[in-house]
Amino acid sequence: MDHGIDVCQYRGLSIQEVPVPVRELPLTSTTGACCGIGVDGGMSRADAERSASLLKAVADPVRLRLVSAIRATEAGEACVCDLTDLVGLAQPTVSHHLKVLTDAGLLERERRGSWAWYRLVPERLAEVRGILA
Amino acid sequence: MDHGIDVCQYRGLSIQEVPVPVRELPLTSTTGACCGIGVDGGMSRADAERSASLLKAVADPVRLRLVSAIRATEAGEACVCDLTDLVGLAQPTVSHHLKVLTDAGLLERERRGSWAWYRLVPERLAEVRGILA
DNA sequence: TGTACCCATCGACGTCCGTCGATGCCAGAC
DNA sequence: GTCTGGCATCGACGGACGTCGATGGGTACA
Repeated sequence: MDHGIDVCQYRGLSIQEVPVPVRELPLTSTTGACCGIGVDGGMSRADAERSASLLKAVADPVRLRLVSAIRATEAGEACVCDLTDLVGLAQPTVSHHLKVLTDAGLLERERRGSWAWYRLVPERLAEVRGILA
Repeated sequence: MDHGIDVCQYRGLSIQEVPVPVRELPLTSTTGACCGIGVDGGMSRADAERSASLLKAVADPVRLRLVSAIRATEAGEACVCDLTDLVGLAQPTVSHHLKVLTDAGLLERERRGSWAWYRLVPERLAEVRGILA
């Protein structure tokens, strides 16, 4: 785990300002230097975890079809029986996928009579798209 | 597996044109009809499989950080030793994630001397973003 | 009240995935 | 040649995930 963490102390420092490290630096730079040039981190670990969990909710063929089918509806919503027939899977499986999407904030659920209607949240979908922007 | 596939034969047909199915249709429509209204499919199964495999490549916190770190670089590229130190994981693990991203077409790999430099492919990233558009 | 139906939850199973140490390949330096 | 170092691949392990049948809650209708 702790192998190489303290080899490159380059956060915010140029390669010349790096003090002598604990272990050897790969200073055998023949065709230009390597370690510690320009990599300043980018996304934080917490942001990456949150964004990945959001993307995981969409990164499934069944859930992509569910979202696409709901969006293709004229009313902008669909009930479980519709979607179950569409994807050709068992009803508990479809309910599971719809729950994943709902927990991620991508779908809204409304109980109307005996049926449960699902409607997608465009702002949340745009937020997912913004992760890759 | 084959339960409910032939219950709602509504692809391209309105609910009135649906012939008498093999089993019972849920025709007890009290508060408005349900099954077969407005759901015409949306994304095909093959498209969903392909799009999901693309999204799966990005739906991982480590891979998100790798992409973000490479993009934050001034030169637009980074070698494995940089990224290994950044994410704090073992080198084989980082190599594995980079291979996943490269196989998905999101990264390009160039061998220069002893090091392997990775550069991201913006068009492919835009393609991923277009899935949710 | 009883029946029929839609849907969510539970428990279990098989598979996929992330992670690592060990190993091997390749390029430079001596 | 030998040695060193960066990187990819392999094999194995543990956990997460997709799928299903069984079950139960809730609503509508007779």
